[in-house]
Amino acid sequence: MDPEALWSDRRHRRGRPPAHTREAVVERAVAVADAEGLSAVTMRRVAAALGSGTMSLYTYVSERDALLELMIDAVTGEQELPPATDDWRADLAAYARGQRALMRRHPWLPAALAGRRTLGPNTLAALDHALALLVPTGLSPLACLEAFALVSGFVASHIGYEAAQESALGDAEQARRFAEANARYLTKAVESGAYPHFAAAAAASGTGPPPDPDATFERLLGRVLNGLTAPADPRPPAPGSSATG
Amino acid sequence: MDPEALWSDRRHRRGRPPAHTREAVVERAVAVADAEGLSAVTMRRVAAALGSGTMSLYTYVSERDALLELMIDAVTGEQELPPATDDWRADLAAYARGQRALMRRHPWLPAALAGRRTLGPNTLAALDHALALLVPTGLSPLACLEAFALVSGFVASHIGYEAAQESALGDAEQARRFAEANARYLTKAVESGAYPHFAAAAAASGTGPPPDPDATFERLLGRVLNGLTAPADPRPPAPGSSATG
DNA sequence: GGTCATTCTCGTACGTTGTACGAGAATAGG
DNA sequence: CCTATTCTCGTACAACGTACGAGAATGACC
Repeated sequence: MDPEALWSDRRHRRGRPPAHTREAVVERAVAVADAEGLSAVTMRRVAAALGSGTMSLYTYVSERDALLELMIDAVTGEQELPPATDDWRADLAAYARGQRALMRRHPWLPAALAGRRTLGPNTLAALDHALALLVPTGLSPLACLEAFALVSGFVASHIGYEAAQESALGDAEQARRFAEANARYLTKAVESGAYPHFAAAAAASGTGPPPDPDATFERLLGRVLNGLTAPADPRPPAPGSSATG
Repeated sequence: MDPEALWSDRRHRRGRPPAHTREAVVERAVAVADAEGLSAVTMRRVAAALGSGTMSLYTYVSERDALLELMIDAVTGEQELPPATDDWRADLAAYARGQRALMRRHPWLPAALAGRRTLGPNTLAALDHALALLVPTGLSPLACLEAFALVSGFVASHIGYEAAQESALGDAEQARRFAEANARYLTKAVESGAYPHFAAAAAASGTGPPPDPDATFERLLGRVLNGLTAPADPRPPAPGSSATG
């Protein structure tokens, strides 16, 4: 829990030298998570992958949560942070694309990130980089932070949307049975007539060509980026209508 | 895992009548979650709150995950879904406000929602309602679904942002010590000069009046709603600049 | 080289979790 | 009454995070 101990790599001075490094532990944990999901990242499993006793991990990591934070920071460091150009919109789009690629390469990342405020060296560097990209917008520093949260939140939640779309199309053999049962249930819900607009959307999902995930992401990202600098309310409310209370 | 069994309330026909109802179980679970957080929602804890044996819960719920889904659907049912007016923007804003209020009343909701695609009767009703509000935008049904995901994702992720802001201001006595340690660590990071833009944002956070959470939400929500119907890319790239690759 | 403080290793053990199992209790229909 | 059916819940087990402490391995100093 102590951030100092978490992010500083204490050098070995006296006593028995450690058999591994913190980096190796984190690397193994990431490999396990990539291969078998976040729930497979148990202390026993990671220790086994490292070829050490379970409790030895606690030499490198104070608790499981700390390991997760280190994993997040480690994979965040994979993203390239190219210098800003004269087009902040393109720069920010590139950053968002990098975030998306990261989350697709490490599908456990959104879940690990949920409800966590990781601020390690790499995470801070990425945040600082994104803030730098936002400077040309002329927004205040605080507004830049909000804008970053907006874009960042969009990417994370869109990854979830993509995952739902893909599983609806039915790719994983193992989830096939559940998808079918779910489809049966939803078909019944649709046919009940209680959810006409959902039914329309579901019908539209079924017919026509499957949407290109990349194109969908780009389109929605464009809309989010639009919102960053546009005036807050371009359409004044109709003169006759009062607030909804 | 079977959606049919999850969302249909089977009537009691023969044999020993159940001592409780599924609704009562879910209500107790929600109460526990509201009071002590999602991690306190264990089968043993909920059973105790209900005054029954632990294993009796499995008569009403097939597994813990199913209980969480029922909890989500139950509290989603709390939100009012007023009929559409002639101002879809205001309608959608009201819906988003309702979602935010829901998540503030049940702070465990975002965490429970993470990585889950709950489609119970109330959840479907809310989704259908939101889609109905989006019809006047003229977007295609599929685009409406995307727009809903966009708004919904924004609200959820903004709740996380709000929580971070509030904990940074230091309200909970218990989190005080951690906040101080974290502040010390961040101060050091800021003073290292490696993160100048983050430093600027942090400085801006410290000075000036604390931002009004409601106003911030409204402002960002406005930006998101703007993006829904605005053209995807209002600023054509500068003629001389090529893509970033 | 011997001694000692220091540090890492990891077997054992405890408390907590979800839940499988099955014996017993309660009810409805015959 | 009897019997089929359903709910109740004590017991039990595997898996989890991790506290504890004995043993092993090293660097620093005499």
